[in-house]
Amino acid sequence: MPELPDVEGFRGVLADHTRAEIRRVDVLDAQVLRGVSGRRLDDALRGHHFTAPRRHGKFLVGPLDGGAAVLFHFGMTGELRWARDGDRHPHDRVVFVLPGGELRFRDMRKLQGIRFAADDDAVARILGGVGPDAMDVGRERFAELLTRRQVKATLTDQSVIGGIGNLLADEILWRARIHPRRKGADMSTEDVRWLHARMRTVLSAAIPTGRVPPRKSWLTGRRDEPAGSCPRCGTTLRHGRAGGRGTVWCPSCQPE
DNA sequence: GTGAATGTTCATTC
DNA sequence: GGAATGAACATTCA
Repeated sequence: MPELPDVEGFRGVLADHTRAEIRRVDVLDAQVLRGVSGRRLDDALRGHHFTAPRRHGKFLVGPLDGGAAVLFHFGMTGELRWARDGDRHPHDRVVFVLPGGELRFRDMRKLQGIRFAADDDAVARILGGVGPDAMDVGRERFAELLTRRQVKATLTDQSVIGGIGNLLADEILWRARIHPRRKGADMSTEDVRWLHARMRTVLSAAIPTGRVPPRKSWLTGRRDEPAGSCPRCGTTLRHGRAGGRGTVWCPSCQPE
């Protein structure tokens, strides 16, 4: 699931539970821990509390009082949820136990996971591999980032721009009427400006919903239908590959 | 059984 | 060197 809007939603979950003292960390599956042991994580967090969380690309940074931080990456199937009570789910991998309930990091496929940073430098090292956040990229910078590569490959490359995943990229390109395999270098200044503006439109609309909304008026609402039609012109959507990922586009609105 | 799934990384090939 | 492709990671579902 998680792309920028989803992670923004998880940020909200974490933000609701800052200041509460962490009683302990239950590591149910250490496979999701990256570069830190369960013991060390528990030692570092016990008795501390989260402070205002932030997001960079698809990373959620949960700073702790004292300067350390927990970094969450949700891969394709991760999520963070709050539970006051009730049974844990088999895919709950790490649980932060607070006084009134638990923050549960659930992740079926375990493709990414949780990292620990002892200080701001360590956070910066981890985030150093991620390009500017999609919501922070200005128009000029955006134009510089589009190279001769296929535009979808660029949009979804986290080292170039942080936060855009497969669904968002298709949604943005559809909204901008640009074919996913167009080369950045072949696009006019006007095209690039338009694409940048559509990116912001889609992100701004998706963030409050905490996901890429599967509305019928969006491409995302139709992409799973076997022969879905374009919400704009009714043409049957095309399914193919671009940037190494399954891709959906409208052959009429987004000519090659 | 097969292929694909909203992610990332590494190796390989052009 | 840049860009594209395929496999790998782990698990579920159509």
